[in-house]
Amino acid sequence: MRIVVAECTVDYQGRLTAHLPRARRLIMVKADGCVAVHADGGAYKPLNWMNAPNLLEEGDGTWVVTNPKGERLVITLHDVIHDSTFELGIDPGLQKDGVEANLQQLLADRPWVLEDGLTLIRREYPTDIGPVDLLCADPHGGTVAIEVKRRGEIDGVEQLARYLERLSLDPRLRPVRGIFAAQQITPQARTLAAARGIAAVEVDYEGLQEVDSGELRLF
Amino acid sequence: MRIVVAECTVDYQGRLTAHLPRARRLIMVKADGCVAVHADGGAYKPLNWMNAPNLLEEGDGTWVVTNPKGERLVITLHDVIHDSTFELGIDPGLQKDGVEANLQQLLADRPWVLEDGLTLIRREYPTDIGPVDLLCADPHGGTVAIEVKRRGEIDGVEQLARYLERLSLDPRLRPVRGIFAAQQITPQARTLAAARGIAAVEVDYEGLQEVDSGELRLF
DNA sequence: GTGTATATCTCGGGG
DNA sequence: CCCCGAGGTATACAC
Repeated sequence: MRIVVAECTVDYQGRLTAHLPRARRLIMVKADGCVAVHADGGAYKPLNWMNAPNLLEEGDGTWVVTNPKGERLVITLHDVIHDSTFELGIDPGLQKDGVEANLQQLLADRPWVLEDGLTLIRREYPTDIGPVDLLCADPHGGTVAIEVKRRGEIDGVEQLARYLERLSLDPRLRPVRGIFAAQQITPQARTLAAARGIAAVEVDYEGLQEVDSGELRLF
Repeated sequence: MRIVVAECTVDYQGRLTAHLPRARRLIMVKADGCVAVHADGGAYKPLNWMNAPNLLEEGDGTWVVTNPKGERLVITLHDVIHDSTFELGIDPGLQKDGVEANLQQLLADRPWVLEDGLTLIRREYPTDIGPVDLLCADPHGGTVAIEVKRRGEIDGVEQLARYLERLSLDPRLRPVRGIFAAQQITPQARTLAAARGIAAVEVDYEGLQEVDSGELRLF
């Protein structure tokens, strides 16, 4: 990892055209070759960047970074205040918990918390426009497609509606209904779901985990 | 801007729970107080971060960053390799060209390039499920809703279809048609648009700009 | 502030 | 390789 602090001008041409007027900024060059230009505010996004794989050509006060997609980042260094390099090694990586995958797993294990009598057919049931989170059977011979979200918003309802449209074409599955399951559901998403004939169910992530551990204690 | 390179362990608890095992990383603290932890690969995203506004408490080998939303980032420093601070000042900011907003502006100024005789009613026309990019009148007393995208894909067509559904409920606007306008439109989006009775029009951004400057030259 | 749409989104998974 | 979907998405903008 190389860290340069410099008065610089930056031009990017690729997916769009962008220009950074002359100012003092931090330039990060990582081991995989990717380059990021940061201002002194806004944690997440660099002002300009170029992802790996790319080629960095370091000329006389000018760096030219190009990639195979034809994008081009030109950094003109007017005044270099700091320039240092560190060996960091490979990072062991981030361990996460509490994202959609966990919620989906919990509901796959006990779909009946969403509606009495549901049994899982499979997770990530494939359709020609993408996989349905959970496909279940109800006790009356019908099929229920379930879309799981952490936060339930309009686009999630649309996504489920698209799947239902496809699944209903399969005579082995008909009739097919939908359940939209999320930790929180916005009123707008609720309204759209109602208009599409889709049930909207808020689920309690913490509560589900407790049910899990509670049942385990019975053994 | 403060730059620290250190052997560290990081724990985040907030919207999810995440843990970074001990390793050598770069820690960036910006003037607005936000903190980012970077590994030596992947240009864009930090491994962990905390956005402003927040509070950084620097203890004995441990930094605790908290924010008003109840999120908490704890960085344990095992070995500090580098620690330096730079004054960068306020950045003049990024100048962009070629994003959706530009295209929308160009088409708002001359909607007739999409279809002969169209006149603008207004940009960002509000509905109860979100704003329509452009609402236009055609010469026959009808209304045309236009969704503008840089790259036209399926979800953009769905978005326009949703708006059309709502707009058609307003007797003052009927009949309402849709035009899906983008620099490039995928075959899938084109097919879906056709199925929904929506016209799909590819527009030439460069060409539109030239038309603009060309007409200005007439004065 | 809430809600919606955009992004040079990034990133990862599956065919 | 593209396509699709998730993200602690972040960010801008309108109401």
